[in-house]
Amino acid sequence: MGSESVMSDNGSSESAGPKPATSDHTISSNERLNQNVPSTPSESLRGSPEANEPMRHRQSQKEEDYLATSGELKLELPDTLEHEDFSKLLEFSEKHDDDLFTTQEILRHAIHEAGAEDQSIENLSTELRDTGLEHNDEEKSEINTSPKDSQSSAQDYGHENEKAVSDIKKETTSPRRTSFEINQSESSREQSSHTFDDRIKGTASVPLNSGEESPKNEQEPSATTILEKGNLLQSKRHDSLTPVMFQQHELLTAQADPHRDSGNQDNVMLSDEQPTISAYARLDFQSFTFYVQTLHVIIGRRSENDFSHKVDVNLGPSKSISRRHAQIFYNFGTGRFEVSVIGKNGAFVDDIFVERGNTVPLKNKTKVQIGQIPFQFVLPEQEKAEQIHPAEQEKGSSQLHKSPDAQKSESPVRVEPGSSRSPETQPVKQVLKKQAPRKEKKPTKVPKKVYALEEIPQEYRTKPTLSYSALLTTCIRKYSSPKGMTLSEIYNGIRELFPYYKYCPDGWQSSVRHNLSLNKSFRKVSKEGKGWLWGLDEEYIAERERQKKKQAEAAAAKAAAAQRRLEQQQQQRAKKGTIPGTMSSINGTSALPKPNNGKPQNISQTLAANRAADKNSSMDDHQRTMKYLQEQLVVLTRDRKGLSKQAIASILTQALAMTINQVSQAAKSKGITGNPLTALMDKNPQHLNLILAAAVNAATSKVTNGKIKQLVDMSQISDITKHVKPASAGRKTTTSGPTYKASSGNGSLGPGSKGGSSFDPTSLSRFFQPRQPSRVATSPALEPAVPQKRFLEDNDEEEESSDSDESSSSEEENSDDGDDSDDTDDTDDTDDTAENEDPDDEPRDNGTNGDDKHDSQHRGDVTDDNSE
DNA sequence: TCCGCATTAAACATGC
DNA sequence: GGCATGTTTAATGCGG
Repeated sequence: MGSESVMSDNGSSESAGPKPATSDHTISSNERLNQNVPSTPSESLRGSPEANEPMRHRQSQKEEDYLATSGELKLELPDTLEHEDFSKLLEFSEKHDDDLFTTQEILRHAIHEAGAEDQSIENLSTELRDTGLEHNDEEKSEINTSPKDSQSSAQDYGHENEKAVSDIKKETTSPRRTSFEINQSESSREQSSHTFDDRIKGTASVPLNSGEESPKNEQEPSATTILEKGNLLQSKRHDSLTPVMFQQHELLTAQADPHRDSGNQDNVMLSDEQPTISAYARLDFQSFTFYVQTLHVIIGRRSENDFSHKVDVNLGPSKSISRRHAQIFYNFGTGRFEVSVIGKNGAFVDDIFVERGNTVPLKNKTKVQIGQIPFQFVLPEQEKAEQIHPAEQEKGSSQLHKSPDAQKSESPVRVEPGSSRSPETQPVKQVLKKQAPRKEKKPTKVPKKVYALEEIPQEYRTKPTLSYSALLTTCIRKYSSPKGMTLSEIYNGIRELFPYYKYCPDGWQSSVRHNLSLNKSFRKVSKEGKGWLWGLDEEYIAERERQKKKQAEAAAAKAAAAQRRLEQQQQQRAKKGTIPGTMSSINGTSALPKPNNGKPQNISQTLAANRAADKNSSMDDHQRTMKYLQEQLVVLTRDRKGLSKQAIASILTQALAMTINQVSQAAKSKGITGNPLTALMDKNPQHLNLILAAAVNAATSKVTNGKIKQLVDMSQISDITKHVKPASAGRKTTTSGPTYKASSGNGSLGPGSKGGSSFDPTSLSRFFQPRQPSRVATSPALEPAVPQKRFLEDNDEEEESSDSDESSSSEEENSDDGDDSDDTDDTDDTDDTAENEDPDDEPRDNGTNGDDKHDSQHRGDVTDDNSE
């Protein structure tokens, strides 16, 4: 049966529309509902193999409801029914109801139903024969009987109406008698097929089971019959209920034709391109093939737009065919497929007429003719073994064997190729047991599901801006035990931290491995199995951090020197009122490492210094922002609702990652570079708080599997956010205490707008002006100077871009901070350390977790510095 | 333009 | 043999 993955991954499966596929694992009943493949006898008995079609679905639902309410069918089937379960089911059936699946029961019920129906029809038609409304009345009568759709007749005989059943038994102890009576009652009715009339006489005494050992009759229907049927089918091709859809060569286009697709709701479409077809048997018609994918198939007539009854195989509108003319079903008692003739005109089985009400076994290649339409019942394994019709094998049977997936199907159709065992005498469960070893033999990996864009939550559609090393560092910091993490654990950790990787195509794992191997930040801790347990090389990271710190310090010093120089220049300008450039070239050289001739150098140096200063301040911003986020998170999650430390840690981490991702992406989508988080925090901390809160709730819902949807009461955000001032409040922004009211007016994110579990990232855009300098907050030491410099020296695109790099590093720090929040005690600690961000403070270790990106960034700084 | 880094992909080896 | 894991190499793009 097709798993979700298979169905979506397999292009051919998708293109072929609703049809069964196979995989190595069972699927839920819901999935099966959509995939047409019977997994259980009862389910198979329930209806036809169609799926993904509203009507069929409704019908199935109706049947399920009926079965559920009937109280008789008490088999509680698991969602996935393994072979053992199947066997148990059979045992159950045999044990408690010996006759549950006997031919006679089915037959009696069918006859009873058909008899009642026809009786009703007869009565009505007798009354209205002259009015010409017989057809309509028939429809009415069928509509009336539709609640007890005959398609579920196999279950129906277990229906609560036992009295009716016993009555049936009394009345139909002899099928022939019943049949006879019915025929008698109908004898007055006009027979639409004289051919049948003729043959009835000659075959009335034929033993019902004579066909069981009858020689195969390869007689083909007459050319005229074929032609007629072909024309019929052809003419009905675009009708809603024609069997033409089973033509394999048309299957590829079937789905592309909505009209046709919707019209063939009772038919299964299968194609040559389809890798596997799960079916119990096949009905080879002249111009199409029907795959018997359920254990009960209704064959009959259905006129256009007549949806009043269900027909699995529609034989066209010919009145010589009853609406439910025959049913093919698997008889668990005899262990074979049988055909029960319900239609008043009977049918030919291997050229022997079978009266209505009779049931005959179906062997491989048993020929059946209903009305003018012949078909052949084909058991795939038989066909395969006998190698009689290679063409047919190619068409159908081979498909049943050629894919390894097919071997894993729960369908009992697949028998070892070449098996001499006759399915007619082979219990289904034996068949099932037989295929079990194959399943173990060739387990195929289910390819990863490829998600459509719309399947991916909005927030997980974009790749995190973190580098792989940052990703790995974060992941390992968060999830690793002292022993380290296995590769798969790292994969899972990354997926957990950044759900983008749940949805994106594979390939990133290779990069992860590459990073683990190449990046010295990671080391093998210990060996486990065939792989290693990976951990962080904290020494290396710390060393790198120290270097970065040094570089940052050096850059800051340079920036400070440059700033001093600038100030001096300005002072001198102010004093002397002379041309700045001239004076600077003369006087402003003290702070320059390489005093040189001229203004260009000065400007260049100033730029470099500014960059360095900006970097420094940017790092400071990141720390500040992260600190603020930490604080907010701690406050927001004060009420932990009984969640474990671990859960809270997970929530905090995820919420942090979500927030960073969302804000970054929102800014990115608007073409904003720089550090949007800091900008948002400085500009509108209330909004940031709301984003955080929403993220916390989303993460909570995710971590708790929906048990707790809201950890944070969005309506209380204003109160909560008052507890923690933005780290920037004392520095630059003049925000006087974030309140919800303030934020609600600013953004689309309101407490009620998104239910606290999601938010609209686009609402963030208003906080980011395109190309707006992102350094809203700068290092206090440089605070008065840097912005001035920026404006003085025009907009430096390089600065912008370098800042955008910083945003990624900030996210890493973010994640690391989130990691800190792993331990709630730590989070409390962060409360203590949240305040007073001294701009001159060196970056904390925990805020400067090393990664290559940092390296590169700082390396860039170094090169800048060196270039000076 | 060059260089270095990050990313990605591929080939290959190894072990389960 | 299939698969996961790990290593190595190369190509490519980007930013400094």
